[in-house]
Amino acid sequence: MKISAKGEYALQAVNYLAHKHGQGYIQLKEIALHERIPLKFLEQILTALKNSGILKSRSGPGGGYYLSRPPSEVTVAQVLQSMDLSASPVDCLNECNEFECGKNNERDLCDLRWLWKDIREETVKILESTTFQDIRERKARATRSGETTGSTEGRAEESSRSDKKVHGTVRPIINRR
Amino acid sequence: MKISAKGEYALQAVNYLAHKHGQGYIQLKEIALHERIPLKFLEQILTALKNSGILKSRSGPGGGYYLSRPPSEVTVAQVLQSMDLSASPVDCLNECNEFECGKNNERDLCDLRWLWKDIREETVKILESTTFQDIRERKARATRSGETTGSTEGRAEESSRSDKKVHGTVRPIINRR
DNA sequence: TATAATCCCTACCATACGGATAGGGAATTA
DNA sequence: TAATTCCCTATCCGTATGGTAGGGATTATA
Repeated sequence: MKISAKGEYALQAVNYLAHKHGQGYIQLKEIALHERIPLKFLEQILTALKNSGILKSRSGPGGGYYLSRPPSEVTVAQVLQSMDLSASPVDCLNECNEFECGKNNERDLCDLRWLWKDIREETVKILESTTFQDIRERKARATRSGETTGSTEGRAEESSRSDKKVHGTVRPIINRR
Repeated sequence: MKISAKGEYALQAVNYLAHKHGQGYIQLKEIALHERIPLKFLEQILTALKNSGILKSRSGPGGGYYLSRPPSEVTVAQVLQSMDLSASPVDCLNECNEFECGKNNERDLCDLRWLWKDIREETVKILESTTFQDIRERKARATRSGETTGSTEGRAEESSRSDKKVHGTVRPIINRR
């Protein structure tokens, strides 16, 4: 019951762009470095986000990407949908497979169907109602109150150095596995 | 964001056993056939369920499995937990990985942490509050009102023949993929 | 118009993991 | 002793996911 790397990367990227909203074109490279996402992989992701209208882009020197709408109008759900990620825990809930599912009435499979439906409903509700503005605000609130984000407090804050090139040498981009 | 076959199978099996609760030992074979789950795969699953105390079993002729508690005391969450399936959409929420996560404060990863937490919370709430008794009741209610289960009504009911051997010949067990 | 800097496209590679199989061992009954 | 069941552990296998590679468009700028 995990979200894919692709999904997470997409959200990170959009989140980054949300922070930089209004500051013109942001380059692929910058995002990849800051968020530590493999460059070429991120490239594909941004293309998808662009095709679905969440981002806009321009080639050439000084080119890059930017959020096509203000952060308050971009939801987490929209981003995940652009990546073709379904929030449904089970295939037969995705409309196109509903008929298939019908064949399984004899088994106890469908006994559980409403359960998955409930779960999906709740999940979608959260994903759709969360904008990147919300994420930003929530972060601000958390940092102000000295937390780590989320509810795990008291973590040793051993590093606040940024990723942006510490003269020349750049931290290598680390893979997920 | 899918539940695994293992998880689904486990739930089907337990659901089946819930229906047969109080009827003594039910054989692996019977469950596998009725639910169309690959026999040897199911065997592993039942072993896990047994080790976690949800099922009890006995070898030998007339042996089999049975639910060790009444259906009203077995939750969906318990079954999934026995299979080591986490309801968390993201690794860093599983306590053992929390520290790892702490290292990522610089990235925007953790900005999203509370979101995953909320989703997990909601999911868990549903999973924990649903017992196999509930599932049974809900099914009864659904069939009584002529539905297919879930909310997809009007599906052509082209087959009500059972899986239990129609003289000798047994339907082949179909794989998931 | 040349050149460099970016994004764009499409094909490909690698492998971890989930799903499934196989087979012999240990209980239990008769 | 033999049949029937569950128990254990090792292994296979396909594929979806994560990641690479590289040439082609586009745009800026000099």
